[in-house]
Amino acid sequence: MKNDQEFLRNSNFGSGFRRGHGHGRGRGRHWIGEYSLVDVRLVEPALLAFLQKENLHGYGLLEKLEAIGLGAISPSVVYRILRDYEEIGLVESDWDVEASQGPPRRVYAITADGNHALRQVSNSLKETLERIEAILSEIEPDV
Amino acid sequence: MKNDQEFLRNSNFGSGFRRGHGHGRGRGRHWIGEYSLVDVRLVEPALLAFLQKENLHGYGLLEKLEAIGLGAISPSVVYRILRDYEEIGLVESDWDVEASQGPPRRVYAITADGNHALRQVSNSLKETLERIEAILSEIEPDV
DNA sequence: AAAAACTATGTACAAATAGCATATAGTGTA
DNA sequence: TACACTATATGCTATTTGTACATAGTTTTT
Repeated sequence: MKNDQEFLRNSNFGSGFRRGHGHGRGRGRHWIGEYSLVDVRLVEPALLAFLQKENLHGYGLLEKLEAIGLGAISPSVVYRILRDYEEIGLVESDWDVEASQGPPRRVYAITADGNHALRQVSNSLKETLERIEAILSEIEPDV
Repeated sequence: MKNDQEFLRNSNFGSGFRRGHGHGRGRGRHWIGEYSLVDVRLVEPALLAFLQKENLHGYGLLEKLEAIGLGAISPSVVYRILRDYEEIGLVESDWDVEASQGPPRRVYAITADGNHALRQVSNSLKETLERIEAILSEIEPDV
């Protein structure tokens, strides 16, 4: 439906959507167009999940996020989460000795605490999955 | 695994989890225990979905949220969203004439714009569903 | 060889989110 | 009378997070 695209541009939704007053940058509402307002909250679980499989640097994780449709998330958000996670002990990092195609990169590895957290988050996500299904089942196809 | 419960209380996760510095109220991190950090973002889609089916007042919507596992969300959040949605034209409200078991209640109805938004959000949620499934599939069962 | 493009990480700032406390108030019940 | 439940709403403020910007090494193009 191209009409929905038209609606997107003209309505309060899309990237320009702001709740009530407020204007400018910040978080705003990003339901549609860029990415869902839900999706930002998937970054943290995703990072832990990726790191459980293999050690990776921020840039690599950014690419993996893109692969699952989270490419619109700002790199700064990802780097910040990684540093915060290191501070609270969910991940550890070391500078990569083998030179990359660029400046040195910080390679992250998940810790025991991180794995524990991931297990919790995994259960949490499964519940979220059910909740989303419940919401979708409420919605009648077209009006 | 009761050990996970123990972990919950002692670790940085659970309701007391704060990223880096910071302390006190605000949004914080509520991954585990209370509800997932993702779930707060499901309130807006859920409200629109509920209102597509029937006109309801805030308190009734709060009960419907609880029914799908979103009972831990603050009523203030819901009332604020409803007023904001009215301001931007996604819903309309009227005071209920038939007295309830309490003070008068404001009954909300979805508008044409609201229905349009719901359709967009519905598609968005379907993508989110796939993303969560992608994340969960990355996670290996236990370490 | 200079410029552009890509790889790679990080900080400062400002705007929006959302939990908590609180205020208000009508109805039903012990 | 007091308490519990129904019902709506606002102020405070800590936290989140997008944008802009800063920095810098490597590879490719002009």
